[in-house]
Amino acid sequence: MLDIRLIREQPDLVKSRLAARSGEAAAKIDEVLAVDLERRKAETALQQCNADRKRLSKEIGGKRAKGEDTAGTEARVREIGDEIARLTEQTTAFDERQRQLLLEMPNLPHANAPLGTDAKDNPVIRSWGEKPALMEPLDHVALGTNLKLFDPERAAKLSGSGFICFTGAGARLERALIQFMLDLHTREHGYLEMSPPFVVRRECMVGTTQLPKFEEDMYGLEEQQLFLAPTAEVPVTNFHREEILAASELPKKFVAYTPCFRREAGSAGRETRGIIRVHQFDKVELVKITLPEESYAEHESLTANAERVLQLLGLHYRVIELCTGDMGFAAAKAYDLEVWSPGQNAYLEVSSCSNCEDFQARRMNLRFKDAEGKNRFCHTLNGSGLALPRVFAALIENYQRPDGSVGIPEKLQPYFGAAEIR
RNA sequence: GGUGAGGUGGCUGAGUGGUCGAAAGCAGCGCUUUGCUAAAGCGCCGUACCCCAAAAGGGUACCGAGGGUUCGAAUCCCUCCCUCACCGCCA
Repeated sequence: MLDIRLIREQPDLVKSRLAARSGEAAAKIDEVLAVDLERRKAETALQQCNADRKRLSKEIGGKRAKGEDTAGTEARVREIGDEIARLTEQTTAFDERQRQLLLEMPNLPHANAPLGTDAKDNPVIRSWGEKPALMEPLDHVALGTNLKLFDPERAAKLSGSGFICFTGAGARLERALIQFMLDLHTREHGYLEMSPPFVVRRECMVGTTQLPKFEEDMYGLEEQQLFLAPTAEVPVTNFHREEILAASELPKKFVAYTPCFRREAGSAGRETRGIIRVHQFDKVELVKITLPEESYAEHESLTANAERVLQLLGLHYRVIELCTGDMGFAAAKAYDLEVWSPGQNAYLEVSSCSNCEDFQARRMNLRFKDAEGKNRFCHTLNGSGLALPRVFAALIENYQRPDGSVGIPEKLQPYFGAAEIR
């Protein structure tokens, strides 16, 4: 959520930064300002009435103690009460309208974020490794089918299209990857492992910005008023919601494995081959809660931590920086990690590392006490470390052999328990 | 799922209709005393928002959340959430 004071004091700055993202949000700023003005007017009037009522009610108490008549004052307070009811309704309505507008307004891109309208404008920051030399590589669907690593048809029988069921060595590879990533981030990168609930309350989804704007992409449990988390970012970032942390305990670094549930409404037909886009997938997620001054340095290291997974697996990848038009709703700055897929002859996004600055923290009321004892909003960051099915797909495609078998990267072998799949 | 007891400031804990944003204690900060430490004494010590160009200052709200009763609610009533205890069921 954007700071209403910033909008009020520097509307042109806010508008121009939002415009770099999309015209739609920038156009709403004038409405926010108008509502804010009305809201404050109503609030000031309401407070004046409350002050009057408070004062007169005390007077009544004093007069009664002395046995004096209070009928006139009581009538007057009753009138004020009616006015208070009217003004309260008004204030609440403006409040809600303002909140609604602000909740649907995306974060301001960082001033240095590359300008652009969509993915084609995302600059490549660096790349690692090289494309493997493969003669007519099979894609992961063919490999997976041949080696019986997963079974989309039967998964559809269970849950519908867009679901996947890993089988045999495939299920084992999935598990090995999860454990490998968790061990790496906890033992070498200093993250605290979490195993959070997979279903969360609505407030959490609002806190990390999945709601209210993206409700059609979420799975909900209507009756219970709960949502299936679309990423561990939701339960883990919200872990400290409504808290005031000590500056000395920051940064907090969390890593969590969870399944992720996404309806992917509107993405039918795009990038949906095999296990590239499914309604339920596994992911190891990195989350940081930091001091504002340190969030950009922490963003770099978080990205490096995610990259390390691909390096240890020996998979060629590149890092791109998201341009203003392609960045996620909550992010001020974001890098994507894209792994090379020989089967699709394309790069696949396996991680998006975002610095949300105080955008989520405002919604969650997540603060820390600074050296002067003042409460300030924390910065929050998150990034996949990594998303499993696409790493799985890239791995078997990159390590396929002419005889149809698949090698296992050396670092993964202790987790997988074998050097190859055949 | 059932029954019972609770939810008050950083913590403990008083407060059952009016001068209560809230006693007291602890913790914290400042000062005094003291050879140092300890101890003692005194003072300060919640958050959010609004008014004000800003500062100074003033105001409103907040005692789990939301409604209601009342001139006036931490206090009375209703609904919900959460915690604890016991019973039942269960991986």
